[in-house]
Amino acid sequence: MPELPEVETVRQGLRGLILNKTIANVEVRWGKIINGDSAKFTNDLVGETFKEVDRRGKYLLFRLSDDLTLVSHLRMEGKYRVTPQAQEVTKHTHVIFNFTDGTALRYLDTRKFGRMTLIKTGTENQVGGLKTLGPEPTAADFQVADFAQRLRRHKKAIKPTLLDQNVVAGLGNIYADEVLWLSEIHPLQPANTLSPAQIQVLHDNIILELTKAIQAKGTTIRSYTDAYGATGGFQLSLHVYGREGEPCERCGVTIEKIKVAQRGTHFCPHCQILPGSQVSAS
DNA sequence: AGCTGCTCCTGGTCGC
DNA sequence: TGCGACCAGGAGCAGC
Repeated sequence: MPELPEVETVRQGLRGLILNKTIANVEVRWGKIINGDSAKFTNDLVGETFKEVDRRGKYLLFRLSDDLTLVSHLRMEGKYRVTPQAQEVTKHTHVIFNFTDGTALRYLDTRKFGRMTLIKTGTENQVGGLKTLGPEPTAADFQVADFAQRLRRHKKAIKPTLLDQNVVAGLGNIYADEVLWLSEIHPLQPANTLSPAQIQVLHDNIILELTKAIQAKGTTIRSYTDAYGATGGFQLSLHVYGREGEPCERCGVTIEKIKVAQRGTHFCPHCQILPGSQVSAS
């Protein structure tokens, strides 16, 4: 479910709900969510206090006392909720952090794809996924020259290349389609054939689009809500995702949906032209 | 090294 | 109404 703007919104909400709360005990109801031994996971967390919630790409980094960090990835449908401990535990609740004040942080995940790992703070770069994660999509971290160099290594289509978190962190299926439409680049164009001008435009649109989506508190298509259960607002700003059959806002031609690398992909067949595919007028 | 296909899960929707 | 096929915002892994 969540891409970078949604994870960032969850992070901001959680800060207000759990900082300075101390864990009394932890209940793991679906062991596969935890990387490693879940008995050790629960034991190590007893008595720990949440000091900060950071984020890197789509990963949440819960900073605890005693130099521990809980790395959490929500994957498709993961959600956090803070509730009274007495509140009924719902069907898809898989991990419960009970606090000493009578409240609890609960992790919900319909499809059970999310993962958590408890590590020593400072060893984040040894965790799979974080090890090779690309730059944050911000002007400070995301350099166009570096982006160009990474794109040159990939002959495959630009769409799945943007979904590769090692190229740039944070894009998922929705924002990948959106930034390609904004940049007027066809999703099937091989990544290593983008012109310098295309790379520059794409780079700038990635930063701008994710910034705007964070300001709108993310995009809610199916099930995403933040830590307070609130939906995002950015779905109102989507130009192609989920709009197959509707006219392109720029040119009026009907938006199409195709499969690219097994993922649903939305684009405008008039604005987003594959180089070399133009039908000659002979 | 890079790419494709498969896998982890549940639930909603669509066609018959 | 029931049933099967297919779809869904992600990413790790095997195998080529």
